[in-house]
Amino acid sequence: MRPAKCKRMNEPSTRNPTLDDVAALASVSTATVSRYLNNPKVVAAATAERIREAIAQTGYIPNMLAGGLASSKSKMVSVLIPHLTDSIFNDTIQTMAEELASAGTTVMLGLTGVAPERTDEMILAAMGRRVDAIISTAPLGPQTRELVERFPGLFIQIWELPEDPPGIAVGFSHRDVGRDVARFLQTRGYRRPLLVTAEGTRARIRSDGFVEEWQALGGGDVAQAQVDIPSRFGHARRIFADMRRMAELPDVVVCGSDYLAQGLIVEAQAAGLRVPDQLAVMGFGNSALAGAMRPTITTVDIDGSRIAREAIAAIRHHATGAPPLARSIDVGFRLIERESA
Amino acid sequence: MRPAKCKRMNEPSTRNPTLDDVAALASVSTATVSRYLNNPKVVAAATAERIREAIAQTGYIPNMLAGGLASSKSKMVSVLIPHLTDSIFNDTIQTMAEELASAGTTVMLGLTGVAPERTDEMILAAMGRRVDAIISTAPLGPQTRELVERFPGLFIQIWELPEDPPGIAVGFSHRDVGRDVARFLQTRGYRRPLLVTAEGTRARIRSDGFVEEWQALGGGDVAQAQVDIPSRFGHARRIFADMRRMAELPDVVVCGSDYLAQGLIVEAQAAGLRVPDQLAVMGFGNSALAGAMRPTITTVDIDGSRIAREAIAAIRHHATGAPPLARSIDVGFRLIERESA
DNA sequence: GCTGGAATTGATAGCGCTTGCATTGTCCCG
DNA sequence: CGGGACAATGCAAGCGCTATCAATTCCAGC
Repeated sequence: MRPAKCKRMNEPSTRNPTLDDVAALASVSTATVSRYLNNPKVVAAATAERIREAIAQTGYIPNMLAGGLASSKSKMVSVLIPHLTDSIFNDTIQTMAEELASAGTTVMLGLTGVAPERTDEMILAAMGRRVDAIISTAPLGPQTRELVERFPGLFIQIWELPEDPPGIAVGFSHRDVGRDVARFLQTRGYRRPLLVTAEGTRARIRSDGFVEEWQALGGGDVAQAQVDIPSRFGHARRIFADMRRMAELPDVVVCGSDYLAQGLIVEAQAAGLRVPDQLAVMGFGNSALAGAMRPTITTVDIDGSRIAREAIAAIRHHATGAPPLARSIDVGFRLIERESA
Repeated sequence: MRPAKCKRMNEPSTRNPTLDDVAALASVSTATVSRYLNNPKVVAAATAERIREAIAQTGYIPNMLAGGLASSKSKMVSVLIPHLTDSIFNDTIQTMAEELASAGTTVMLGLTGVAPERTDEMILAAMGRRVDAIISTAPLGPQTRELVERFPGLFIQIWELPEDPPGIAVGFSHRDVGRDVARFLQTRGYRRPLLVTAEGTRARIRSDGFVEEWQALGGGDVAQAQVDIPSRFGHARRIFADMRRMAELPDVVVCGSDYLAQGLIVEAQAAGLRVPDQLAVMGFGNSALAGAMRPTITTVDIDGSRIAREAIAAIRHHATGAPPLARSIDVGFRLIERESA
């Protein structure tokens, strides 16, 4: 449907003002207005003033679809995460959205859910919108990977460090997290750990790292339990119930998220167990609640904001046309000793 | 920067395939391919098949910027919320993103934070991208409102029902929530409530409704405390500490969110108080943790998913060109009696 | 006063798609 | 067997902006 033409008389109230309207009002060419908008300092001060007035007078709002089409830069980035509730990625997204917004870029949210086929769809949607970058927490299957190779923007994998990432990666070593936790708990004198793992690749890798190190240090068998993704508060009830049916109660439960850890503490306390004396609990992610819980939760701090900032820096760098400075940016992690373990 | 031209020979590998490439390969006009893409049933079956093959062969990905420019429908909706962490809106956004994605529409995320001037920026950005709808949880100031009047798409205010919304509203009456909670707690025999309110308009309205009804029913004074926005788990520590310094301890604490309620329960228990016997706690939002906490949290259920679905239905309806069916859609709320109060 | 280079600006050809209108082909019915 | 209705497609004019290239203006330096 073409908007009404009104060639005969100028009735600008009908449709949105365009660059041409502004240009006409300021008696300059559209090119100059465009330049003013994108790079104000190249137009003369007096001209800039006239343009500014014309914009205010017309109430002009640039059409970024048109701009994007012409420049093939959309000023959008697509952020792909599995879900939103109780998500460990929230800090990252929050920072991402805020920092990008202040640079005039917006975030396209893609929820990949648990189904990997959704990831492909979302990537396609993002590519169709010609986003400048795709930032994804999802590990890529071979088919998705092929898709990504054709993506002209920057692909950034976050919250993990695959050894051969498509595009670049900003994250940390999950295996090392697992190892460090194992060492820490063994030093603290725990002997019968229970690993509660969500069925995702990353959590799996942490668990593997844990078991590897635990046994290398002479620890015995490591009990394991599974929870659905995402690992959340509500899962604790079942885990705890199952645990009580075990032949020998674990002395420490290693959780895949602080939410789950919190849940276990609540369950343990409700059952009359003292934490950490009778049951220690360890979390992951250092979300705000970990420091506020009673007892405070021993956990692993991941600087989600920093991940976002590094990703953004990479996008900016990429925009200059330069090749990436690094294929892989390790933001590390920090074990935070608190009361719960 | 114009992409390399390669007029001389056809080297399609250089640039993204376009509609023309597909059309050429399928020996039809671009118009037909476009029609196939947007409304498959208007093209003949045989033609459709050829086009399908051509698309597969070229690996064509439609440029939605171009499409949006031409049709002035971007297939994007902007969702404006204050923040992501511990957010009561997460269910709404989650549902929104999922349902919209399956209809080929994507969500532009806008975090308005606590600063209302950010809201204007985000709305401007959304309008610049010609989104089909703007869905906002933020109450609008007069200036923003003026902006919104000029928005050609559908503006939807969610999680509240102002009497004269710009566009349409999907939500419920916060005042009624306050009233119902007051009545409920008085019936349960509580006498000394403490209202913990986050400093936002909506929470304020709930509190006012509470006080109004509480006193109408012959209840006495209502103690109040303030927390920063967003009302979250970590705030509980301070609130509880302040509370203990009160001349007379409240017998029930009414919280602005389940997260805060959970925090208070944890604090109370850590201090040796039994919940709800010595201190009752009430939440708001019925997030997943409310049912999983020990004790389970009495709260007010808001169907966030339904809010999302109603909003989407309104968008679909709006897309047909028909005027809105209703300016205001009340999704109601439900008081959920559980153990904590 | 002249000249070369820098600073501004204008003209214009697209970017890749949608869509109103025109055209062609098909089929059914009188 | 002609003609109208309908289905399927093609043509081409934009959508509103950016960016290249050329034209113009402005000055400092000689």
